[in-house]
Amino acid sequence: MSSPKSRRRGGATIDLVLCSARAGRLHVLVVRSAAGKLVLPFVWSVDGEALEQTARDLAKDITGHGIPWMAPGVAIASKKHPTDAALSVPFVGVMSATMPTPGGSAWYPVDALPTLTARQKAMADGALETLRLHMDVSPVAFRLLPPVFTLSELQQAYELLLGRPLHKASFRRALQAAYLAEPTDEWRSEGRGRPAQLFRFSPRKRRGGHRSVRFDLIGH
Amino acid sequence: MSSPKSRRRGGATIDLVLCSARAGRLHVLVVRSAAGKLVLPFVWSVDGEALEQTARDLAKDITGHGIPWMAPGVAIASKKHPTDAALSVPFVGVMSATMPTPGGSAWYPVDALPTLTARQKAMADGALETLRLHMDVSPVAFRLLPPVFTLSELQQAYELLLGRPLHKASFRRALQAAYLAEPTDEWRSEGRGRPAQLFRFSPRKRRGGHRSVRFDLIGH
DNA sequence: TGACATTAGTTGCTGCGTGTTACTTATTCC
DNA sequence: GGAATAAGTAACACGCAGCAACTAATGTCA
Repeated sequence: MSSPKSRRRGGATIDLVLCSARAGRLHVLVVRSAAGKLVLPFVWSVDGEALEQTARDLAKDITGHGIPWMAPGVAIASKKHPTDAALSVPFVGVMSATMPTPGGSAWYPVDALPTLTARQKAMADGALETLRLHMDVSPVAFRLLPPVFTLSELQQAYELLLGRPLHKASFRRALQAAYLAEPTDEWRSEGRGRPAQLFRFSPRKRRGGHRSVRFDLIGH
Repeated sequence: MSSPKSRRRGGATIDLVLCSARAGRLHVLVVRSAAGKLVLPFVWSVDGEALEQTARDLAKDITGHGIPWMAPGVAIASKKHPTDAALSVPFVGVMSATMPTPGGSAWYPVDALPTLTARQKAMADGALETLRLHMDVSPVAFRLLPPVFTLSELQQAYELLLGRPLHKASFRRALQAAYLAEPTDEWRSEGRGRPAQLFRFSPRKRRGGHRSVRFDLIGH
């Protein structure tokens, strides 16, 4: 928790944009500050300390168990922050939605956040882009899921990150070819429909790597 | 150039990692500070000012003409900075190596930099990763080149960013299919060998976008 | 109980993109 | 004129992606 109310103008904060996936939408964890306001978790940066480690400590502090993936976001100095800090460095983390929600906090859809200060809103809005930037390099989608998951859940996570629907058959074939997921013996019945087999993340082969150039840019 | 020698402990700097490609290697622009030391260009962050705009101003200040592409890097608070600033936010820019080198500065291969402070070294070392992160989304490789270039030069730029050789025929086919480059009437004779046709960046079709999932992650 | 809806998972076809190999074209150097 | 060098092209094979249609296993409801 930790948001010393001492105003240190000129200092910097480290803000945590903790994401999970619920019902196919990206959610962000919002906590209640000492002053009773809804805010993203944050701490003041301490001189000389590694920012990412501080962010991980904060995440552990809040969730109680650390988070499986995190990446630095885009620092921002404009707009208002709860602390009036001169500068804020966001860290974007992901975790499974199945973990218990920490006390005093709640998940909000990133496109339907409660009122935050402009700067925290901007950092939350930038989270999806940060995740997208990393997903081709890091198994972000897997980290949004619990250790054991169905292929439909995995596909939903990818669709969420990519922002577009994927083809079931193609998705599964490509996944199998990449040796990234390993089937377990368990099956889960989700209510209606056929039960789904459970998988676990297990990156086996490191295909030392030829992958063709990507000329189909997204942003111009 | 602007690096006020006033020490403001607790403040933040914006550091510029300006990159270009020379002889197939990534180079970084290093300037000479007022104190006569070799440093990356930097300025102090001003409260409330947009970081990226400040970085663009710095780039324009140094090159005299602005740069074609820039992206925020990973903020760092550990290690030593020339100013002893508490925190530094790098911005990674690219430009063509054919532009005149600004007075008082010089290009160094990123893997053979002169002695910098540990923090500036770390920021320079992180530049390539930042470029790689963005190259699937933004035409970074094109921005490393002058407005008019040969396909071999473009391929070299991609090879530099990807860190591996590409196939000539495949590269050209894929490029043509993406409608990203447009041939000009000019040809350039580079000395020995057949002259090469010159192309210009011209992203025509915005293929609104189906591109398959990337399961072949790089980092584990 | 049996038809229907729903979701998971698979298979075969087709076509495009990629890797590969080999070839042609245009220039400089000797 | 011939060798060397680099740009550019053509043809083929194969793998992978999109598509459609199918099977399998469960719940729902009349």
